[in-house]
Amino acid sequence: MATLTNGQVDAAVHGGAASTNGLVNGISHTHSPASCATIPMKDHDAIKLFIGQIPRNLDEKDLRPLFEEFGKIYELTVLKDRFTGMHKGCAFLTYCARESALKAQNALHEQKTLPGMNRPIQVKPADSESRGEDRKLFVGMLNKQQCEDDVRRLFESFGSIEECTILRGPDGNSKGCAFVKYSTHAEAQAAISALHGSQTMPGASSSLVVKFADTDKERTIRRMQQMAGQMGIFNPMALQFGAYGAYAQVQQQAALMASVGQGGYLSPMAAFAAAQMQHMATINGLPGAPMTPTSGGSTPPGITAPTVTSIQSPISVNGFTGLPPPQANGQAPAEAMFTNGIHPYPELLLSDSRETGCNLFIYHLPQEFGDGELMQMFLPFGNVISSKVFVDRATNQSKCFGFVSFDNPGSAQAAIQSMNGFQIGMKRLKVQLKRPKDANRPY
DNA sequence: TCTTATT
Repeated sequence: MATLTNGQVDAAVHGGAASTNGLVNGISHTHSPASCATIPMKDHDAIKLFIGQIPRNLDEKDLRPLFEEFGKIYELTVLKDRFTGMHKGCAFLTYCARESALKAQNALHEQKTLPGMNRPIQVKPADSESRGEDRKLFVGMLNKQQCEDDVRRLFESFGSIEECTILRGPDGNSKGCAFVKYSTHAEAQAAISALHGSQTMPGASSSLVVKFADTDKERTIRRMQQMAGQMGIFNPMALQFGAYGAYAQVQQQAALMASVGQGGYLSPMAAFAAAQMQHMATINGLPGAPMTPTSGGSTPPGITAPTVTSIQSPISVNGFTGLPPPQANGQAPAEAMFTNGIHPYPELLLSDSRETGCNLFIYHLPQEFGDGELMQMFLPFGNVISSKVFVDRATNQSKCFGFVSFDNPGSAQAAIQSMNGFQIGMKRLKVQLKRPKDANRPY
């Protein structure tokens, strides 16, 4: 680490006005300035601070003067993207002395806004300084008029609140939700038990929601979905690199599309592509985990197989051109599983027609999906005999449900296993066996 | 109704 002489420190802090005493701002330290300048030492109870809302054009040397005012810096690191090297707009800062950190936090946190930033600088202990984020709550279904203090009052009896933030839009209006961070997990849990669903705020559409806030992993997944949904393009190659690859690729393709001026087009496969990424992310963990489908085959066969490497045209609807043909991936036809004398799907024996176990009913399809996209979605599970999206006769719009027929019940079951509950956009697919025509119905 | 970022 680079260290500055006291003269340099002083020059940086005071814009060049030379110091005569050689001390940093006259602030006393537990370590002598001389020893600290040569061999940096920090208190054993030093606090690592997280610094947020830093303009991206400022690096360590620009930031030092600002923070050295509060004490000798042990380490200051601007966070950069591991792959692109891009400035992340935040940093870690450790002072030699614990006291310096507390001073800096008191003096700077939310107290001033750096040039070009819309929000005030953040100076607070880094996440690594406390165990996990299992004490932070998401609070939903608040009244939009409620402010931080209102929320604090509601939550204060369950423990000590370290942070309370109302989420606001760009206009400053409350989004009706908040984060509340307690000092311990137990306190947070107590608040959930006591408050979740306990009341309905005036104007809220349902009762108060109190739950643990999303983990970083969940947030990343959400962001990927949003981004992929906006892009409307899908490159199967992305799946080769796991979730981070997909994420990075979508970003890259966003830039590409912007430069080509094709932004705004949404291919019918877009939502499905996003969901695929989310699915991969969910089963692989994030970021950049190797492709290791969970046992039991919850991954559609073929998704992990080598695929074409060319970037799909944004106007192509066939996101799966590179997939191997159905049944070319080692999946045995369901009939082969009868050899042990046990029917793999005993419930199918209740129906007398083979057709019953082969036909699927699919609900909550994306509006854009037609017969073709529906077939594409289910091809990885076997031979699709037919696919049909129901269309409103008057408007010619999809009714967002349809039917898919396989040539064997095993493929249908595999499809249900993988695709039922599969999230696309805001909805989850409902995939179940189609009822036989003559089944008893309540109405 | 899940933030502005946490090596």
